[in-house]
Amino acid sequence: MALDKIDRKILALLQRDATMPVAEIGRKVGLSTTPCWRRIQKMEEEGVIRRRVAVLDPVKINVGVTVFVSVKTAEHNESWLRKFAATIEDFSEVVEFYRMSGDIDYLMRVVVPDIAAYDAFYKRLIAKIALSDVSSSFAMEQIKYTTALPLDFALVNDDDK
Amino acid sequence: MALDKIDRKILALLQRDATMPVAEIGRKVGLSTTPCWRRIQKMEEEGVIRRRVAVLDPVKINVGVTVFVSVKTAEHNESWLRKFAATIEDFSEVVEFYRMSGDIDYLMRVVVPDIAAYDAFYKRLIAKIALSDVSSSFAMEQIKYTTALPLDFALVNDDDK
DNA sequence: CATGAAACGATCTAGAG
DNA sequence: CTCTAGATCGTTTCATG
Repeated sequence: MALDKIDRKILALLQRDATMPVAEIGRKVGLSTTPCWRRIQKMEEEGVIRRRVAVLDPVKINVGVTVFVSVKTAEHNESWLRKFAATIEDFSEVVEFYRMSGDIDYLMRVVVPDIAAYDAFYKRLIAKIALSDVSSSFAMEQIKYTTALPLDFALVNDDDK
Repeated sequence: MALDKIDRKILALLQRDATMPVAEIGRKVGLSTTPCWRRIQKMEEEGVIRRRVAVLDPVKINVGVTVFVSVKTAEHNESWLRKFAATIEDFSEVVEFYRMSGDIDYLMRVVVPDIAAYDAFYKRLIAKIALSDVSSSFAMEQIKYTTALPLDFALVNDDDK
């Protein structure tokens, strides 16, 4: 699970473009095809690389509006959370869902075409599960969105400079 | 830019797994290789498919902690926003950044290894740009995270059932 | 004009040294 | 790690309806 400098370079490239041929990746990180391919293979087995996916344009598929939904609840037991999580899993509009510390209990990011669609989503949600306090904040603009995680913190085992 | 039922099926598959061979996608949507390949090609040209990327495991690359940072500001002009956006662009820890409506002006999602690293990020941020009111909320658990957007709202041009 | 079969070339994957 | 070779897949061409 410890990654060296070359592994991080490979990951950086694959986070930007997963279609890049192994030979080209190898060339960019100073490796020939086979060892580069072996490293990628290993990182996939270890689960460092989870999957390769297509990223779509939200506006072009008509989900240009992002809403952040804060939820407070009276229930705080494990079984209720599992039910809540299972419910949210079925809502494809919810793309992110976090259990929070502080004054709000849960935060979710919801993507919809417009306000009306958000209202419809909201009604379907509260019909499925009882939520004591729900607050919605609309995003006016998505200034930055990336699937690429920072690699600066990844643990290094060996002593490369 | 209008997508039919087959296009949406293709996109659904590619959002889950971008390594799936065109022939197999075609088989699943009831098309042979060439027309399926043409559809994918077209959606890439139109920008519906933005890119294909590798999705990494946050915990395995040591950024398991998510922090939502709310920002209020006194400045509300366009040039200040551009400077702010450019600053954020350089912070790889900030993976999402939104201009909001309501009582908070901006919201960002930040990924870091731990609280200490967040503090270091915070200090670097406020050293770069003056922010009047910053509030941080820590996520205890990421219950759901997906890069797959809902396709139910995509506009349909033709009259397939 | 869209489809599909087939052929080509690039890439992946695996083995041996 | 390099070299090699076979399997697989992306991409183009062409015939068909």
